[in-house]
Amino acid sequence: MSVAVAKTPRASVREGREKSIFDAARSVFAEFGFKGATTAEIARRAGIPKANLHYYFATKEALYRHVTAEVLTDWLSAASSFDEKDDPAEAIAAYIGAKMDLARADPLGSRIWANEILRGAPVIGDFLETTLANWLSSREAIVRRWIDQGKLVTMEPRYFFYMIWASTQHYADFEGQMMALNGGQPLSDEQFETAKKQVIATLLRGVMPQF
Amino acid sequence: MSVAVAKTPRASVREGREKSIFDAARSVFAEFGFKGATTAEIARRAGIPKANLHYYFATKEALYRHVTAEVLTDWLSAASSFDEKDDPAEAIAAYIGAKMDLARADPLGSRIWANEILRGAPVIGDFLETTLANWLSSREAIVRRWIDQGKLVTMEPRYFFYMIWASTQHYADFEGQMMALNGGQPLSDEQFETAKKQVIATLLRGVMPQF
DNA sequence: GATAAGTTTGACCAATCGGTCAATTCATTG
DNA sequence: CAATGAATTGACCGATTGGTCAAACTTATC
Repeated sequence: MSVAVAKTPRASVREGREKSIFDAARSVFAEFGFKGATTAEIARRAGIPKANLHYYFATKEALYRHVTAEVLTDWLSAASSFDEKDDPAEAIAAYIGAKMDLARADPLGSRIWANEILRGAPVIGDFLETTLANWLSSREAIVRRWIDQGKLVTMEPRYFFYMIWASTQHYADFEGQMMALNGGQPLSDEQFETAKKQVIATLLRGVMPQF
Repeated sequence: MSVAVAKTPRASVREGREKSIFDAARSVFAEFGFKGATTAEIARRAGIPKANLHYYFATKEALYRHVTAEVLTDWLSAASSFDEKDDPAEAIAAYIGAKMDLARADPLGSRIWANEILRGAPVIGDFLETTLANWLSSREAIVRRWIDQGKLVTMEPRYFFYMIWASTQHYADFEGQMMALNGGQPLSDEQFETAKKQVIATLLRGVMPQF
């Protein structure tokens, strides 16, 4: 098996085109949702004729499914950071940090997710009911154990996860609103770091007994 | 001036039609955003021919502006509950409670707002930059005073408000996701009350020094 | 360098889009 | 009950939608 084989011009052109279509699709789906997105606008942002887009992705829905699949993968990747620590404070802080970083690094992914939920999750519904539901159940069990051990205050773990998701994804989904409230400027790296620390501090403080 | 004058059949028919169109428009805009919404679907949900819809609202955008105006009014109405108490814990709890109740009573309004932000707030942008920015500034000043008085932990008030908005509106915008994670069932009244209490408790605990 | 395979694109299609309009129905008023 | 104005609606408009197709073009292979 060859490693890092030099791509033929053909293959790399294909790769580049698919990438540029994919990126353009992400931005359009994030902004307008599936229904509001048009293949013409995606092609325009990708800088190619519409017919060329349909050569690489047969239908708008096929393209959308590719995009959402990646979003779900990224979500799960960030979720894994919850499991890397045994201490509740560390696990929660790591998870919130990872979710904040994801919202900052890839706001479009979060917005695609949000749009999908807003229209009733016709495409990722299965994922929510199976993979996500299972993830939540098992992490609820972990949090419940911590509560029983007196390491966290009494609470319903599920609603705590909702707060984490809401508070972190807000920085992606409502970036436009934050910009409007920040003198038209996007949050600087310093502002974002402050926000991130504060979200972690407030949520930790909200559920840790020793404070 | 007559009070509660009996409406003529004509006037009340007009009122009823406008209301049913308005409600249908709310649900379609909430689900698909402005771009994804179609006047045909709005008319279908209102149970009238499309031409009749255009008799009452000349354009899709005019209808959308009517809908958003109401959303902003409701937002400000809930916001006023922050000012009714002098004690920080009471003010914050009242505000979170009001925002939770609004998300529960009118999830569509929150979703219309979310869709508007996702596409860059072309219609409510002015509101965000003026009315909302002013509201936030003045309440930041109040929170800062409480911090100086040692009634709240040191923090950046703005990011705390973002957490409140995120955590509460999440119950409207992501209702579909919560349903999928709740065995396909919407949150019961009891579940919602538990969630509401927990959001208040966690956020209060997160910023109150005495805990 | 000829042939085949992969890629690009303008032109085009039926369906749907937001919106118009004239004809009709309806309720109100003198 | 005649006349007036408000309300209703099917038919229709040009523009846009997602998608197709054949012809042209580019790269790889023998």
